[in-house]
Amino acid sequence: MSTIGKALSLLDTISQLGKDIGLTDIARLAALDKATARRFLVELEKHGFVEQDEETRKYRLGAAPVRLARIRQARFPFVSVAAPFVKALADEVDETVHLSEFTGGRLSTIHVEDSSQAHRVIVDLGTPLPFHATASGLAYLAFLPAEEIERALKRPMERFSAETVTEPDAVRLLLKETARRGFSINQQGFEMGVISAAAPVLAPSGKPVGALAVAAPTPRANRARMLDIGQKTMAAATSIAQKYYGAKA
Amino acid sequence: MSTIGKALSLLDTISQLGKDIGLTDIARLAALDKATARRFLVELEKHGFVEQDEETRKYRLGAAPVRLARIRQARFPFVSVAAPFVKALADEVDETVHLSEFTGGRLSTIHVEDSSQAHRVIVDLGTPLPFHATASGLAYLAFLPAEEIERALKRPMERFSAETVTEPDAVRLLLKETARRGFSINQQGFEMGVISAAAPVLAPSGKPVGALAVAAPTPRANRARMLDIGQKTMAAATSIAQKYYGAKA
DNA sequence: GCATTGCGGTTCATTAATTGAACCTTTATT
DNA sequence: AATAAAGGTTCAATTAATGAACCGCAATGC
Repeated sequence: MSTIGKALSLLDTISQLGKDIGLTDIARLAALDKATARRFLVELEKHGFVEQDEETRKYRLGAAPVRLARIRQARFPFVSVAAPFVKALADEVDETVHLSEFTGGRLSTIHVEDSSQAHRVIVDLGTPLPFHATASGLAYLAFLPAEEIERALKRPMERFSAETVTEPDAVRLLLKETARRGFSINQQGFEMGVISAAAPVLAPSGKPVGALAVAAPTPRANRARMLDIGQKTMAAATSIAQKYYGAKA
Repeated sequence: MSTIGKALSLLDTISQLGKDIGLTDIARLAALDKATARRFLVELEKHGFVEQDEETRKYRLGAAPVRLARIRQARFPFVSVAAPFVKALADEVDETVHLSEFTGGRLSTIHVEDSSQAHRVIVDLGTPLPFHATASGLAYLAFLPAEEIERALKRPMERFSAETVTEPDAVRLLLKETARRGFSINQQGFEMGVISAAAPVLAPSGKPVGALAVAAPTPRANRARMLDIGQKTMAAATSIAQKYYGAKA
């Protein structure tokens, strides 16, 4: 891998941590030599992507991404565009709705609207969504070109719950079903007690850029209701894409 | 410069553009060979920091910073913490108020509250604020250690308007005055017709992390009013720092 | 309709930066 | 005071970055 790739992976590793981290630890986590990690950190710090706590000498994510994100969002306010649709869907189905975006090889949660119900599913911003074990991931995967799906299925599939589907063939079946009806359903594959339906947000090219998902507690998630929610999620995802990329009319 | 530094500078160059840019142009702008620029762009794209328009083949800032920014802000919601104070100050003085943060060697605008007046100063998010030519820059510089001030003054000072102060000694004088009273005043040094007052936002260590500034059109900016505004700006900046770093009481 | 220009993208011998084991320094711990 | 562990640095060996020249394609102009 190139130096740049390694440095960005290092940055990524840091971003996934919830707290500051020392040089030795980060070098081990990123599988880099300590000296190399240090040089990378210094460079990243120069540009504000990383900052070092003056007192503890530990490193953490810096402020530069904030500046860049604002510039990006000023031109492509995906979350802002999508937020009203997410809210509307959350109100309509009265369950937690979350929106994810494909970024840096992963699907990450970028917006959440909670249901008003007392017993609701909690989704954290920034949560990476594994492709094989979440409704969002399946919805995203299902609309990729066949060769990219196969590439994704070649990677090891982590088990997250007793119900996680980890057999490539079983996942292929789910993807086929998802592609056919336009939305996915995942039954407790990521977290026990949660059933989700998700639809991809597609760019005009037909390539998915993210996914919109509804997560419901199992007691409220019978088959008929999830199919209905799936339809509504699909409609909302289409609306987001149209608004974001400009109406295709 | 290291490869990482060059790549991040390239990213920075892209971020400063308001629109997509082609390979040849970006290579020229970043002073890189075309092949080198391409490799950098490919790496940056792999990690989502840059994206290429499929149709025009041009490059633009990607979505990865958005993900990182959210993580950063979840832990250090500087803008969120500061926003209410910025708003309050804007209401109090009825002029445009903007907040900047020191990032990647520059002071960048990260939040703006417009005045309600019809004739008001417009400040764009992301605008880099030159240290010698803006009230924010002077406020920031004035509270740095002497050796860092001298280092900053050694760099060439661009002229932005007929009134820009570009003499190191003249700037030193302004800095001394700023340090003494706690806030800076800049008279049309960045843009004709605009007078600003700014105060630094100081970390508990005493090191400035950014600046809070009020920008008023010259007709409304007499000396007494700017001194009054400066006092209020300083108070607001102090409040932000206290709220952000935890009350020192 | 043919030549020209300009752009995105690629190649590969040359060149320069990255690498990491070992070492030094500082700080916390016993 | 000794020890351990972490941050940080050095420098010869290594490996990756570099860029002039090139290809192919599309738009432009004669």
